[in-house]
Amino acid sequence: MSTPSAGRPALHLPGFVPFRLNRLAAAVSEHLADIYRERFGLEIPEWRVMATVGPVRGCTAQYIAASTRMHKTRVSRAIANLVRRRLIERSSSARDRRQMRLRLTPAGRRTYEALVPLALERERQLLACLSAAQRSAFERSLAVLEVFLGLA
Amino acid sequence: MSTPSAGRPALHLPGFVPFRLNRLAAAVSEHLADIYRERFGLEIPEWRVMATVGPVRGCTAQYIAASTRMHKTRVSRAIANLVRRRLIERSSSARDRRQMRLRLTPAGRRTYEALVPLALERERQLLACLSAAQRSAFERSLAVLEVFLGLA
DNA sequence: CACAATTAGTTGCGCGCGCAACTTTCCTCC
DNA sequence: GGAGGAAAGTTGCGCGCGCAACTAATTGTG
Repeated sequence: MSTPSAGRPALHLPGFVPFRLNRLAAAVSEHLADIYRERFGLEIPEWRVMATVGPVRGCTAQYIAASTRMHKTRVSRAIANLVRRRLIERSSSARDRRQMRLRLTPAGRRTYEALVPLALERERQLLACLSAAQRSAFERSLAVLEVFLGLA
Repeated sequence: MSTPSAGRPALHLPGFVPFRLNRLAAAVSEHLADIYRERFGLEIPEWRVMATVGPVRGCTAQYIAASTRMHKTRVSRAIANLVRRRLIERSSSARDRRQMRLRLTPAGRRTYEALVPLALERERQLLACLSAAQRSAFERSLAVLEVFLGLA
């Protein structure tokens, strides 16, 4: 392998921010997956549905898709899995029978209550490698980027 | 939909850093994909292989997998696609005939030279929404997180 | 020097994803 | 109030991914 010799603007992948964000996000997800996959048998889409339905009872698949920015088919399948496993319940809305109102079953509520503190603890552990000032600056930058990209 | 009422530590997904990183990385990738997908017909794995082979001529699939942290089968298939499209060439190494030495073909080199400035420009556009100080703090935080997670 | 263990790379398989098409229900407008 | 269009959610399809198993070549060990 030869080393690069050009004097032109180079693109070194490990220093390229889009690549670094992808890699970082994948690693953080992997770090979190230990909890919801191995200990609760949930995959990312199911975990996101649980996390969304938990505090917002009676929400719809549409709402979950919009707030997590997951494709609606991905949401639909995650919900089907959770219903099959009796962690959430579905009932068609009285005022719009196209919509499905979602809520946690008692078992789902227990799973949710067990999961949330562990997830928050993992987030805390991750961000503990940054100083308080660094952390708040980092989150502010995230917010700016989110606005710029039309997220948030 | 009812609003949350608990006084307990809540987990609101749009404020949860691991989720935000995933969403941000996906959006940035999508933003970049306009270039390498629509204008050059490359998917992410192929783009990463091109970007790695470009400056490091004669590198191996193993090297690409390690430096991009892609699974070796993903790298293998990306390379196969690029060889089929005559953008890179493969030749077995003299000293270890298991290894495949990779280099860009002339057409691949032209694609690479056209792609790199566009990709760097997109990165610049993205980061332009941060001030210089914010940006360098952001990249420093990325570096700290990368070290913490065993990347980098 | 032969045999076991390791490494580079490829491939069969099952699965989850996104797209597009579909059903059902609601809304709009004349 | 009936017809056309839009929205919520589901499903068939093709595809790319990761896992595990495989081939071929190399290295280590007695």
